[in-house]
Amino acid sequence: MRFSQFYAPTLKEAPSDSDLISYEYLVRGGFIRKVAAGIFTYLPMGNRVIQKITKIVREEMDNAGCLEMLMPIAQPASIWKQSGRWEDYGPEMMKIEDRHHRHFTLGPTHEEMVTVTVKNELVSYKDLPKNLYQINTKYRDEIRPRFGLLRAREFIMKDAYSFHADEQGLDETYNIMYKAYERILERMGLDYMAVEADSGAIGGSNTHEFVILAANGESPLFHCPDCGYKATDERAEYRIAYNYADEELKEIEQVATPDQKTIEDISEFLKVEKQKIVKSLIFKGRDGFILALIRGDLEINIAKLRAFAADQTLELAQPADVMAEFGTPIGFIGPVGLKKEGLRIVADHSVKGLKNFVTGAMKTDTHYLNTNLERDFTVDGFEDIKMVAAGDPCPNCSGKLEETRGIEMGQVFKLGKKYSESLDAKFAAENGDKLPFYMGCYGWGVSRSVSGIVEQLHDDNGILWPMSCAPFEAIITVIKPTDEDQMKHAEAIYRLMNEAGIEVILDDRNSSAGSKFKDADLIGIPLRVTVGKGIKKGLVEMKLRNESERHDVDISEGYTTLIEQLKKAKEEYDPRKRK
RNA sequence: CAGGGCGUAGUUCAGUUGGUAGAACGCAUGCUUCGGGAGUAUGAGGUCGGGAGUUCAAGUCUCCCCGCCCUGACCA
Repeated sequence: MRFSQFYAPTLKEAPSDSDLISYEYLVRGGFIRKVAAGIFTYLPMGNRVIQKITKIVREEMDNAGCLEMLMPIAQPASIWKQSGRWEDYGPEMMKIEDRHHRHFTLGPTHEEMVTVTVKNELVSYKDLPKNLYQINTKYRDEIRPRFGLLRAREFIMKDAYSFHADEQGLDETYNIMYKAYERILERMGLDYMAVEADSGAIGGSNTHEFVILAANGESPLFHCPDCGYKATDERAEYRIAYNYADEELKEIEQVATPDQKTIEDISEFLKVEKQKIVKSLIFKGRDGFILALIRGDLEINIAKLRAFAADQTLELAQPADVMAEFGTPIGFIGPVGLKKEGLRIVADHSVKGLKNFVTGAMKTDTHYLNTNLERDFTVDGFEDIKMVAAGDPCPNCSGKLEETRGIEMGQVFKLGKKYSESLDAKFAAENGDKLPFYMGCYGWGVSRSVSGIVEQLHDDNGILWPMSCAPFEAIITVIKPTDEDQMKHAEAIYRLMNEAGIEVILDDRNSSAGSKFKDADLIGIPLRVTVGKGIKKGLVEMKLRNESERHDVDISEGYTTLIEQLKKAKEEYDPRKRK
């Protein structure tokens, strides 16, 4: 490929809507252009990266025994209603209506579709297991798309779905896929962690996220440096051990707390430490309201609460809702004397054993002092609904959890029978019984990977693609393309590199040397050969993107040495190592 | 969805109390250049997001709409 014939419009300045370094470099490097919020065009350079990533993912899936297929993006609403997710997924689904007023969704995921597909045709235990995948465009109407390709509304994803006769079969495939994901990340040459995660609206029990480490990552992660425990913030657990001093129960007492709504306010106003306040939050779900109680200095983890309530629609109730339903403004809600049909009260473990604490009094501008469990109110149960924080004790050993950040690239789930049961997808077992499949599903963010890689591998001048994902492995920069001698050598080197299996772009543009160097760095091409005035002395220059030094290679006796050096550099290149 | 901000040349932005639409970069052409985003001259490029209103006069003031960006369980 000749650069003069390629289409890679690079920009000197950052786009005004840039909110993340990877987005800035991808736009400036001519990889992508934004069309609308969370919707992008991949220009030729970006598409080449997508193809590289796709190739890696496809090869690893094929090696893992997955069969590639292609399902429609437009899916009938009926199958989503049948699984119950038309509501659960709700506003995040892009919905369309055809001319006959039939409803469709632009698929945010394909569990329903794949299950319906195999339902009547994968019918015997002899056909199992099967693992089917596709690489396709997905739609999720995010509340707020941002961070370029990291949180897009239209994106490319690899999704695989496995079907099994029993749990053991599922476990085996889960492990195979887990290893395949590790290989994908190794081939991409990225630093990553596989962490325990929350399964969210996809459903299911066991799940791991594959997260690459990046300072600007969206997902907080917790890990234990002592035993290696790793989990996402939503999933992370900790060793629950609250030891409260035994105090005498004091008389409950109402106090006026005008306009003191937050824990912060109350703590200062009443001169009570936050640990002696119990925070009461009302959540609204499909089965009504839940009052969640937690110690004032701690945070509630809504994912844990949702998992406990088995209700993914659970949200913090709107202040107006709380006022209408409970007659008390938020800020003064509390468990004492709170009675309501269908209301469940769940307390975090941090509340158990706490004595003489402050709560809202279910009355505007009023709180209770010296509230006590059992004596003043009861709860329906104690659960772990706390958001883990750095420094919390590790659940598995005596270490302390540390926080780091990352970007989720893929996730593997054990779905179990959730979809096969709700969609009535069954196979005939050996004894003739009709049983629902055990299922697994395995997602990989292909377009997100593009951004993720850049987020981990960049410097002040631009991107440093790993060799396996680079749009071109090498660039030949011709300083003065109008110089016949320079062009002659450059073209000879170009031919030999192609023959040696190195994907190379020949920068024959008639622009200044500086601008060609800047573009090569911004685009992030791993290897560079510069053909310039040194050619008069039989010298060309070689430079790696991850090294600041460049060195001359003598070609007066032929190109063999140069090509050998390039082949070696291609094998050994690692953009994580900078010199 | 709520709150806030911004929409002016391909890009990044300026535009004063309302009075002929600007710069830099980019683009085109010529010359000089050519090793880290060259110099010079000339030139093309705008429904000032859209609509309505106020006014002799609107990029500028008012209202409505659209789009984009930021923040948002805020701790009850």
